[in-house]
Amino acid sequence: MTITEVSEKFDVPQDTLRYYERIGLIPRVNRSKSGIRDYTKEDCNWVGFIKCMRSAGLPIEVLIEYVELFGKGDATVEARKELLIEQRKQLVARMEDMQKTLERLDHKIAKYEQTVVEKEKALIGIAKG
Amino acid sequence: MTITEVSEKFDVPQDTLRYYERIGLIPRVNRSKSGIRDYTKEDCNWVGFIKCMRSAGLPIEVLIEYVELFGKGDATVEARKELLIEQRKQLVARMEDMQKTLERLDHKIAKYEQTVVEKEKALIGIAKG
DNA sequence: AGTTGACTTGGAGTTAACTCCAAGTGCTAG
DNA sequence: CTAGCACTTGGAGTTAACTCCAAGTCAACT
Repeated sequence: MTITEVSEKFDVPQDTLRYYERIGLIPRVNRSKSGIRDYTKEDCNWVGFIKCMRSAGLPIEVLIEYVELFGKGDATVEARKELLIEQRKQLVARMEDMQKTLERLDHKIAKYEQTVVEKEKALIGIAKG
Repeated sequence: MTITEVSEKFDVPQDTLRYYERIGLIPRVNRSKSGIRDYTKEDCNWVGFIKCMRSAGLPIEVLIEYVELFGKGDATVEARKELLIEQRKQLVARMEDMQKTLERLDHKIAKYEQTVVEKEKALIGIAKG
């Protein structure tokens, strides 16, 4: 699979795919004789995984570390697991934070509804009066 | 209330409080004769509100617009409500995204647990053998 | 009166995460 | 065989959101 295809499939700009590879956010992709990237199924899985993790705000730095550990083989299974558990913890914390904000937002919106209703009542009052 | 007190109360650096005021993310705070900021209760509410919204990822730009609308008085109540509703929508979308990532993360962690268990079994096998 | 220390301002610097660009290479169609 | 185009690389530029800094003011001690 070419970079163009992968870019389209995952809706990630080519420059970003190259950037991710450059900084080690995905393992190095094999090149054809002429030096062109040829993404395997597994490479695509990495792209999908990273895109998903990034979209939830996991820092690039941490994901690079994960890829590095992965590259070191079976000896790092435990470390990788711990890394993911830590990130999971932080993700849940962020979600809880957002839940609080959501409630506050809902509360404020409800107050605005109220204000709007009162304004309408006032208008009806004027219309009637 | 001085900037130092507000900074401590909300755990927001003084520089950030000044920055927020400078860019209009919170309404202008009154100064004492000697030019020192004197935060009212209402100013504090703004700081708390903005801190909460920022922590959930609402963009500064949008919040500045909200503060601007607020400054224009009652005529903007409807616009403010709409703005909050739109941001609420986007917040929910982000949370759903994070939920998906969480599930993926859980799935991956579960697979690592499995791997670890298998490794342990293998070790026991060696110990027994 | 002088020194200290918190405060002011505007502007410069930093960090994360892209995003764009220039120079170079090589396959392919005319 | 050469023009065009997709690809390569390393490096520079951009954006958002801070974060720090320098120069100056002012009140309060000593």
